[in-house]
Amino acid sequence: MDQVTLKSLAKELNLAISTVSRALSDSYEISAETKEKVHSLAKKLNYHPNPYARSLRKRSSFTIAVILPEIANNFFSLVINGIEEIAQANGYHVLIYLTHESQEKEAAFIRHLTNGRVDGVLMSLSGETEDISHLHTLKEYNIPIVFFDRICESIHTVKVTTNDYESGYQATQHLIEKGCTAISYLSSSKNLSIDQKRMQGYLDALKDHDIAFREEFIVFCSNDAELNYNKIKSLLSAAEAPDGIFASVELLAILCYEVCKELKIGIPGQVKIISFSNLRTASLLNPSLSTITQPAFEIGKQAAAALFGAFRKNETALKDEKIVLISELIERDSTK
Amino acid sequence: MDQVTLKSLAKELNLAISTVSRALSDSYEISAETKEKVHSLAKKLNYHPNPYARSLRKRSSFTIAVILPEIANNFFSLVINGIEEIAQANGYHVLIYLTHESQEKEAAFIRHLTNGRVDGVLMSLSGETEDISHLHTLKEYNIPIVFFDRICESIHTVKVTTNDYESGYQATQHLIEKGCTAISYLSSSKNLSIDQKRMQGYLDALKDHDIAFREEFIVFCSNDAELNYNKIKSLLSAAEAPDGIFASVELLAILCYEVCKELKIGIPGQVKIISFSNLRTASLLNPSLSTITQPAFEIGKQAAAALFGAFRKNETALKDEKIVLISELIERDSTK
DNA sequence: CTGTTAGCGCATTCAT
DNA sequence: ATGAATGCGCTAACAG
Repeated sequence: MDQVTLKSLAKELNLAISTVSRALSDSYEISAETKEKVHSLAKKLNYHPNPYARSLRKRSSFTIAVILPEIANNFFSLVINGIEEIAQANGYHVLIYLTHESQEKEAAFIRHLTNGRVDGVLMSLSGETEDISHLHTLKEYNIPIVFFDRICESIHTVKVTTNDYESGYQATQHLIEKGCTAISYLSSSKNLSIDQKRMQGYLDALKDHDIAFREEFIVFCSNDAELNYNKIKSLLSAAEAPDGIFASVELLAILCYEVCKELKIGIPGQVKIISFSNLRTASLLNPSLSTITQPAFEIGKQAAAALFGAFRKNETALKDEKIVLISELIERDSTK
Repeated sequence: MDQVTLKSLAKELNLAISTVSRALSDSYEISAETKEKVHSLAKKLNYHPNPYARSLRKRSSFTIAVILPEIANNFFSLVINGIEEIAQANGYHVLIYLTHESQEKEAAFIRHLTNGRVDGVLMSLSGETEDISHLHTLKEYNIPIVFFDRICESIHTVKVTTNDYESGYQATQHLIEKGCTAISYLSSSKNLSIDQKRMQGYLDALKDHDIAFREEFIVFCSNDAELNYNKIKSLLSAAEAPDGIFASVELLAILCYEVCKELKIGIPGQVKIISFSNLRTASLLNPSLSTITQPAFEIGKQAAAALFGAFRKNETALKDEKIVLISELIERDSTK
């Protein structure tokens, strides 16, 4: 089928292209009669303006990019869900880019997006990212960015997070209340500020409850699953093994279960585990796992809303603001 | 920062725009020396061609759309993961659209995408979809479409599915082998061919094992969670309740767990459940749930590969082909 | 109220 | 091997 364009509509109606264009955008300077004729023909021929011509002309793409480490993870899926909902409501399109925790990919995406493909970026940092120079280039090109969850503290813009310090404190306290006295923290990435905050909450909770901190109980994990597995294994098979584990991400909790199974360590009993996790499938979960659950859907919506707010106000640089949502501790201790 | 364009590069180098354009696309008719000069300046100024101008001119967007019912679900997340990987490797961009099972939204997306925004579409049908006229319009506009999982049988194109009939048969047989004699099937949507196949497998397994089929044991669920909950509740609280349940989607299995909890029916024991599910977090799962797990990542990759294959061959209509991948039955029966 | 013209950034045809 | 000119489809400034 031949593309129906303004030109073809204009020809059919014996009008100028600009008249048709204005009629379709409901300009006040076009007669009701002409508008009606144009609209009805456009509808009849199923006219849809070419988005690329429009974007080229308007210097605005009505598209946003979401850059995130991974998607096979309920937290990020729910975030996307929230983003997509707000984008749809605003008539925007959503491009997805996955970094798989690679700083290199993250930088490549960002650099690529300076070409005008998107009007704004929503992003959660890769765990590998240490050098953030690529993030500054976005500013140079006047492309607003909003961070969510794995935020970049040093960039001045809107950041949507949760109360990670408090959650870390609560999670640790939860284990203490359950009788744990040797509590380990599994860090997902040294670089991420959210991880540092969770860990600080852990440390302070230990201190406030007069539990001695042991350095070997903090395990710094990375993107290498096998390495993580081995680290956790040596943690749990040590002479002085922990009786409680606080995992900063779900994936590490899963590894714990697997290691425990291999070492024939019981859960619950010898080891209690609490983890950040956003599996909505609470009832499908292993009943021994307590979780800190983040309001992921809401995070996505708020992050997107911040971006669209900036678009409406024609702001290219967002103000430096932190939006902090509250996570929920869900206890699923089967021993009670 | 000012946008760097072919024009600005040309000016700086005292060359014509067309020369710069050709140099950058490595045309044979440009001298090595000029190419070198152009490339180095382009790199220095971080030149990226404007994608919209390029798309307008080339009549091709280097973008694909993924339309699916939802994303907060491990199956679809993994599929997207696979799609994104292949798209990235081919230099394509991925737009995401969520229908939330609404036929109306699905049709609106499709109709919108006839404007040239994307070069192709990857899609999994909404459960509500009965009228498929909107799918035909894509053909009229020469936009190739590939279906995955929830495929549309009557459209001639590539469809990537799993062996749903066999899986349904195996799942039912699994319950029979575990001693169940009154087995219920929870259908997620009457309209979806994959659901019909899973059900047919269920029916044939019952027949082959001489188990009488009871109409009230087939529960047709929909997108209304509360309604589903009530249907499952009345199923399980009936005088003749099933002792085994085969859920066609994970969400319905979750509902079963919740209903069982409310009715104080034990799992495993009084009721055994098996469900299609793609939670990779096997070890976090309730140890009583056996699952049929689909190769979701692979499905995404194959679907995307089919589309890019068509692009390379400049085919607008894909051949009518069915790619069938194999699901895996994972037994997690804690009673053993 | 409507038409004419220009130009967004790029690729491409035609000329040299 | 390079330059000039055209047009993709659209919006917007200017003209009447």
